[in-house]
Amino acid sequence: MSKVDRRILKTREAVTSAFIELMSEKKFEDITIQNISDRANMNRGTIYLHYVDKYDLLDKCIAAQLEELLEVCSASDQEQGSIELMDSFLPVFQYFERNYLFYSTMLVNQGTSYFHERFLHVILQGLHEEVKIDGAINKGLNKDIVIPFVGSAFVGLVEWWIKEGMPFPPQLMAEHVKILLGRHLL
Amino acid sequence: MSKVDRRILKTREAVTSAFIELMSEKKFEDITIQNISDRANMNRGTIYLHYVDKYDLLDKCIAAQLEELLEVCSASDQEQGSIELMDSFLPVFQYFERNYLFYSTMLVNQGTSYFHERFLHVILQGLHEEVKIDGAINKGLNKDIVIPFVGSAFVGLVEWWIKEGMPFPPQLMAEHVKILLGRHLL
DNA sequence: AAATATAATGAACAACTGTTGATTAATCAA
DNA sequence: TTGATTAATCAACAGTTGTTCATTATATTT
Repeated sequence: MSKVDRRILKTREAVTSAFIELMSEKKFEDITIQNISDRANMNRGTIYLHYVDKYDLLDKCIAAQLEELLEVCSASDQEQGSIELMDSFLPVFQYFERNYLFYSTMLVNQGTSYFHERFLHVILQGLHEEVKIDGAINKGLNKDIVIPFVGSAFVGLVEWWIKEGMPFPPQLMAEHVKILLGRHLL
Repeated sequence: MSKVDRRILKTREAVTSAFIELMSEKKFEDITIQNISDRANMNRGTIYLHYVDKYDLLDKCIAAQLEELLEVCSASDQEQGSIELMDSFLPVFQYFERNYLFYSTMLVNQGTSYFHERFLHVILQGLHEEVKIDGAINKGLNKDIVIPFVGSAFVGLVEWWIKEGMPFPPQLMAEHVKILLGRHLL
């Protein structure tokens, strides 16, 4: 695990912040690599040294931000001795509320699909340990079918909430999710 | 409501079939308008007379196909005197099974997001009449929160099913959806 | 069948893309 | 501090994009 060259960090920082700036000024489809390199004061070709294209840049921006979410979750897991899944939703909604500016600007047009894929993947992994088929609720059902159903529900609700401008407070959202998801777990 | 010029229909037919052909041969991101116009034997500029760009073309292809789904649903609704929502899922899965080739080729990369948005919109509209708050199940819950939760669950499950190559028969899928959705309706 | 309307063509345009190879400059390790 | 490493720059490239305008071809209407 060797140290990363400072120039690389500096370049990526400049690119992403220039990109996020531009995202708040115009539509994603209208942003060009040219624009970004101009704003970041660097050669256009340099961006291609780090990102395949602007879609890759968008994807990596969202992925990097979502890693923060994972840290938030694992931190709140450690606080409570045993993992109480149903109570861990409030921190998630609070996290998105704190980072509203970022996600609301990134979740437009193409942005949605990259967020969706990344976020859903994280949720589906977590659900594999939570969905029980031998319990009373899901007896006779196929776990492979229940998981994408439940996972998509949660991810879709969060997407809706962000896109609508967070019309309800995190507490209310968390309470609803606790009830709605509770109908499929245990 | 005047008749549509035959040239328009001919052009759109040629463009979309050339596009669908190319989609089965290479990745969406590698397909150019040039490619499509070459394959369709027409001037490149002609395509821009009908579509904004290749994303718009992809979107319109999926939207046109999804209209067929709506016809299928409304047809099965008319058969049964009263609309029995819970039994109308089988035709949906059967429809996607019939059109597997189309959807599996279109639901790659960018395709997912256009399918997702269109399909979700249709489902959400339908759910407004089905989700009851005054019933026993959802008492005290907010309808605006329940609907995107339930709708995303269904859409996400269908997406998963198509992308995984339809690993289960429509019957099994419909039965599961009947149970899983039933936990939130009535 | 002729007149009218309009869709498709072809050519040209500036701008952006993604890639290359040679050069310069910054960073790291000894 | 020096030398080796490697990131960033610069210029050039062919190819694509989206747009335009005059021209040609094809439908529709009367």
